Amino acid sequence: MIIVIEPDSDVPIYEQICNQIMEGIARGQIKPGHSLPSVRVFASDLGVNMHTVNKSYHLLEKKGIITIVPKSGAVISSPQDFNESSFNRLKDEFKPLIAESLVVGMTHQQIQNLVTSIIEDFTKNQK
Amino acid sequence: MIIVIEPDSDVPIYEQICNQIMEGIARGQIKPGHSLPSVRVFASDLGVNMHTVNKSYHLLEKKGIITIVPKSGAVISSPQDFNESSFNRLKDEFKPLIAESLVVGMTHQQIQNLVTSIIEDFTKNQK
DNA sequence: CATCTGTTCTACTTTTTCTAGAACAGAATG
DNA sequence: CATTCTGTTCTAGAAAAAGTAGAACAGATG
Repeated sequence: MIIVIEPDSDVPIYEQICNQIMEGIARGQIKPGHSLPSVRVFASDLGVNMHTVNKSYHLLEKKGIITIVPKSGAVISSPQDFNESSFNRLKDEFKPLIAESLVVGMTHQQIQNLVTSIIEDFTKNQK
Repeated sequence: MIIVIEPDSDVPIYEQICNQIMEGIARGQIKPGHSLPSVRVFASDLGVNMHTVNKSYHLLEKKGIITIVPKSGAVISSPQDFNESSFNRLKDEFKPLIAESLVVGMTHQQIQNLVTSIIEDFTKNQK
């Protein structure tokens, strides 16, 4: 899995790392049970600070996506069969995006098509 | 239309304003052609600084949602029949959210249902 | 035992966010 | 035409967030 950091992005580095790891899992490039690199090794690979990677890992843990074993490492969790708090958080994050889509003139169908195309992009070539 | 600012939110105030205006348009509470309050009046109503509201308005303008007439005011634009740059920006913003949804264990269908429920919430009671 | 791990701590820089006040010039209004 | 309102621009500062840096600790691992 290739992770690319854009230092000049308006998206914070720790979020970029978090997003790209989630994308890697969604694409099947990383699977539940697999371990993530240590914060030191990963930070060195990406050319960022250890604490920045650490922040990404804890964000992923908060989202319920990885489990951090203290003094050991980070492991990809199995998909939860519906965690309600995750669902509510996601709903709140989808809301402004969907409002913007509607306001910009997209129809319900066009939004659904966009969502489908993104999902299909993630799930094709599933490893 | 009622706008509520949560000062302790992790969402910046200028984004909260922007989001809630978009939601108001999506719900039909504000319509294309209508004017937004002046930055001074709005800021005073919300208890925030004029420059913060100004930043929200310029963000809305960048998104193509309002037109700012210099020295005059801000007017809700008509929905564009598909602005490609808006579409690409939205696609990039949907991506990490959908990745997270998949990783957390939602199915394609469940994601579509979530999107539909949000859209229906916006479009019901359309004024 | 030596190494690697996440954790915690302090410390500092940079950027972003938010507020504040002043001044300007065009638009709108009576 | 004069007053008021408008967004714009400028400087300025405070507060928070983001990122880097280095050190030290203790459990896990080999």
